[in-house]
Amino acid sequence: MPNAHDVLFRTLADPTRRALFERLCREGEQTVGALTAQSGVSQPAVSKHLGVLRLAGLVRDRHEGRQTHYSAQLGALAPLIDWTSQMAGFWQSRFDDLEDLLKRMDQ
Amino acid sequence: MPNAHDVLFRTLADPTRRALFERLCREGEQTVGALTAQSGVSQPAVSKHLGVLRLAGLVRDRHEGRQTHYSAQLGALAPLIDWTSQMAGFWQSRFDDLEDLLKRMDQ
DNA sequence: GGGATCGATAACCTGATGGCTATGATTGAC
DNA sequence: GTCAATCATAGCCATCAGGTTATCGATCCC
Repeated sequence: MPNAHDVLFRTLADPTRRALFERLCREGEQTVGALTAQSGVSQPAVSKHLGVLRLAGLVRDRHEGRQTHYSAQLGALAPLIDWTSQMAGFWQSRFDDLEDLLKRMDQ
Repeated sequence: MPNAHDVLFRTLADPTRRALFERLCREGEQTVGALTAQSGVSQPAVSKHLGVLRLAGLVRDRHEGRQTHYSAQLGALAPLIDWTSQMAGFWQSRFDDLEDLLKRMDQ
């Protein structure tokens, strides 16, 4: 059972897919057609990528007639930010431990 | 030509590999043997993962006799942090644009 | 209704990747 | 020198992921 970090990292690991997400972040809501036009891959490929992004919670879709509009859900990046600061935190606390050790050695 | 973001995301996308990195962040420098013991995969698999992490700049290796000690290089996470805040920035500026628009409509 | 457009799904193919076992290269112990 | 230990590399295999074309469902236009 993959956790939230797994899903996020794996989803963002593909360049094409990440480019789609970046574009939605930069330019806001876009239709599948608009996204396809600039993606360099076929429309079904884009649809599949958007599906993966949606499952990861990174985008929302909104249906309007024949068109589907996708938009980025920035909040979904939270676990990624958490993970990063957690890693930094571990690092820091190990550094603190070292500092403590050195202090005690100093006495 | 994959950029820094590509390499980082793809490297951290694999759960086994990310677990190795997390462990090095938490517990500091470790030998390949120690890492293998807790990884659930074979020693060659661990070595391969460590090689990938090293190519991504996420770990350093230090040779000491027969043993190889690996340690996390937290600085390598910088592009990931940059990317995340860039996405947040795009989001924010689009929000600002919207605010501007609403303000101008208000006049 | 009939045809065109838009997007999702199906079916398939291929390359990349992560795992394994086997072995090689170095170093340490005796 | 010999054997054991540690890690890296080689070679192989199975799975998966991303791409394609073909097609379907739904909507719009006439």
